Amino acid sequence: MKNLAPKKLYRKVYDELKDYIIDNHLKPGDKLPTEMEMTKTLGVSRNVLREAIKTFEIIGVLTSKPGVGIILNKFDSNFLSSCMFLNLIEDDVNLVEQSLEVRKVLEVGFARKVFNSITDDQINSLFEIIDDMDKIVSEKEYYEMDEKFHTILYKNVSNLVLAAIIESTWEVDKGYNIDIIDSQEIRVKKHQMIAQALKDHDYIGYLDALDYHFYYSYKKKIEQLNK
Amino acid sequence: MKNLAPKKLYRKVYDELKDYIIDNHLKPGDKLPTEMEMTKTLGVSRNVLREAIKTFEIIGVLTSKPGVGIILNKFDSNFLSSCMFLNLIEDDVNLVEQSLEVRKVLEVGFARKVFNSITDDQINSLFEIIDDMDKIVSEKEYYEMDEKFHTILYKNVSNLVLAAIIESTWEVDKGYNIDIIDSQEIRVKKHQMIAQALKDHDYIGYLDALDYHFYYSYKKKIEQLNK
DNA sequence: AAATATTTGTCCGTATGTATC
DNA sequence: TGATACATACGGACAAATATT
Repeated sequence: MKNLAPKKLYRKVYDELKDYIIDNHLKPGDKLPTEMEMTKTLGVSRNVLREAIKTFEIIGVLTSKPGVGIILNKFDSNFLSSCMFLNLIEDDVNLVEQSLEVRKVLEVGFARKVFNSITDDQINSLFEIIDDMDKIVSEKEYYEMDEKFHTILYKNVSNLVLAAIIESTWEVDKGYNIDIIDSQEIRVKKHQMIAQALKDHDYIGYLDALDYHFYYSYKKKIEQLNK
Repeated sequence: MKNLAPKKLYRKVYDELKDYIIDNHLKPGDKLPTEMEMTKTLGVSRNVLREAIKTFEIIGVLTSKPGVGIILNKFDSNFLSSCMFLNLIEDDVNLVEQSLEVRKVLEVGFARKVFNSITDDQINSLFEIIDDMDKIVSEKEYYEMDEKFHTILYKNVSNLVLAAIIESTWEVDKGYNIDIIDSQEIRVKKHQMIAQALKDHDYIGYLDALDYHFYYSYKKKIEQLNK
């Protein structure tokens, strides 16, 4: 199954710039190479390069000044929104912590709606996903399952804004393999608790399951990163 | 007080494209004019125009295909994230509703932290802002005050992700002048209730004030839009 | 303080590839 | 099969802003 629509050049250059910023651990205020240099190293025309650079600039990640160069912006909440939505988050313990905190508040805050709106069919689907989770080999697969699982949970809540935000915080977590610290058994068990509580129409149990789902990996991840 | 740094052309074109999409109420699947047409109507070179278009394309708002044209993407949660932080939200009752719902869950979810972390000095600042709110003439001023007010509230929570999200949902609200439906007196009163509850160290009162702050304008706005 | 080099900003022209009729 | 419409990509040129000497 290959990609039938090959990426456009400016799209590729955009990704390469992104990787450059992340891999070189650029800090706010740091300069990127000049346009001329980058056209050489990337082997593209100046036009295409600029289409990618201007994207970052308009979004608020970079600033370019004639006679000076291209600079990574300072880190404010506007910068952060851009980074979050663009999956451009730096390796920052605090951000992972904060992102998880937000996700937890949202998931707990919407728990009642999830609990009330989910159907029996959907609960069955949850169990099917859990069965598949047992046979997983790669991390990538796990994330796909996990995403499916949560998508079903929030489907009937019908809040696109919530979906968008959860997805964004998700990406932050993914970047740090938050759940990897859990063993395969624990991961499956966590999701089983959630699904079972919903099946039993046990709201308190659902809240507990949510709490368990978060708190555990959260605590351990922070400890691990602080080492 | 004039703008000392005149906007770059591609930045202006980007804004004009944004306005075009909003003002013409483009729906997913709708086509924009061709590059050539737009260079004429906007009076800019093809390069500059493309730098703006490619921003929208890379972010996931537009798709351009040779031989076809430039098309507004379909509306999914990825599209929404981009729209949210680009302030490119359509005039959609559901979105305003959903955005407010998320903001309320977040503000209530973080209420305990706000309550515990705010200092006496900050509470005094809140009252100063409320005093200024009384003398307001324009909506723009009100939004600035309101933003200041909430920034102080959440300052000590020190969660940049939360700040970024609240700011994004804020923009959605702003686009629809959510609070305009409240009279000047009610707006001031709402903020007074919040500040007073904090001053009195009355947590339940704070929750009530939050609830009042949201529920009222929320209800009325929805009614108004449904007409 | 002035001249020069550096770097981005903006424009133009041209050739190519792709979809539509 | 062509003809047309459209975006993709390249290269060159000069202007404007800033830094350097």
